[in-house]
Amino acid sequence: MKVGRTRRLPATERRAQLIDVGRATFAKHGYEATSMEELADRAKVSKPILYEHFGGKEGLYAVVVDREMDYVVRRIVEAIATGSPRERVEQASLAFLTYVRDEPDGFAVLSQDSPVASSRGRLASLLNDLAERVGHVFATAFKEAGFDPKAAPIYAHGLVGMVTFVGKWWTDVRKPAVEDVAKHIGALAWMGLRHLPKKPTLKSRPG
Amino acid sequence: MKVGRTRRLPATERRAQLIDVGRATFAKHGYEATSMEELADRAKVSKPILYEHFGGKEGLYAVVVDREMDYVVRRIVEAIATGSPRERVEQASLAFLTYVRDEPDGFAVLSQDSPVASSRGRLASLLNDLAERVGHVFATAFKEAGFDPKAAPIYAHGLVGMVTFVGKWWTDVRKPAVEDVAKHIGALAWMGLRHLPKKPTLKSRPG
DNA sequence: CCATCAACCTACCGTGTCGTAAGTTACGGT
DNA sequence: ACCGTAACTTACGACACGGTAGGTTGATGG
Repeated sequence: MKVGRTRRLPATERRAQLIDVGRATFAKHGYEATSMEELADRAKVSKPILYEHFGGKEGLYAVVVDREMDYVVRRIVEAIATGSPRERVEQASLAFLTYVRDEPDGFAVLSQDSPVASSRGRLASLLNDLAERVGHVFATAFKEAGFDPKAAPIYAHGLVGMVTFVGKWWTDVRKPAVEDVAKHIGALAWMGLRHLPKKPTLKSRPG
Repeated sequence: MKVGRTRRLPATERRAQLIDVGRATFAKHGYEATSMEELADRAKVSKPILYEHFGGKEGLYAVVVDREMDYVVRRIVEAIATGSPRERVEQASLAFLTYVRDEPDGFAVLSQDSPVASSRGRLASLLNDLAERVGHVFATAFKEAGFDPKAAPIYAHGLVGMVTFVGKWWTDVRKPAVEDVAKHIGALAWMGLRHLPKKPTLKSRPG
């Protein structure tokens, strides 16, 4: 029984298609549990094509991860470009949650443990970088306000962890809307449980 | 070159040793990247012994994970048995961070993505359960206080994510002391960034 | 001293999977 | 119509790894 053969594609299109297939498959089964044969089958293509385009399994994976990293970093960087501290936290949360909502496969790929040597978890290291930056911002702010700057990284990592764990949970329930979730995260971060407002609102900057 | 042969061990001791070796190795390389041959080498033992004791790779992994889950759950359950809400959050954070400090290998094993079918991430599902429980507590409290109970899970997952991400970060820097970290987490959760105290203290219950 | 049994080892098999060598087919230009 | 080249395929090699069959060693009680 011959499977439905598809038309030939120019290199760039095929490459794009293979990246799509790779992202979806890696998202579903993870790196290790995804075989080149499965990728080839899904793309209706034979294995050597994968090797021609990406050199190997790690090559394809690297491309998928790299693209996704670029994308999410850009979105978050844009979100925190301007505004008050509180606005930035809210906008960053919103940007992250929006990414999670719009690109669940990408988020799944980044969430998984990376197999590449000396780099456990792409998202993990990305978030560590992010938290470290936030920590520096906090440290200077703490110094000015008379707080102990050594505590700054704790708060920074706490905030980042808050957002990402909520994001992971949200992928399962997909409700309520990301804007509402961002509001509540902002409220928790700023007011704490002790002083929660009954109806939080986004302190969004003029767009 | 003959490798230093060790004395024979009774079954229970050997089993215990193999579990130790397994936990350490799985912690270092993860499940997939750990081979039975490596485990056998590290334990100074040949492969069939591993199969005799645990039936296979998944068997050993299951035992390791199961033990670790039991252990961490017990510690956290003890911590949140009594006290005011704020005390419970602080004590739970402290218990978790103490576990992370004392059992880094166990924490590493639980942090990894599980390979077993239909169960992605042992720690992930554990934390989801935990967050869900906290969410229920919050929901009833919210209802009484006139807040929207639909928002409760957001705060619950936010808190859990806060603690775990800080825990993961702490494993790298191992500083400051877990008690101090727990203080700051409690402060962030209760007061928020807006009302941070300059020197947070633990509201520990009489022990 | 010897029988017995648990503890243990060497040597092997089958399978799944990454990666490749060599040949084949469709497409575009002339 | 025909040729060159890019796109693609089939078939296979190599190897790592999970798992097993069957034999060997050493302790322990009689």
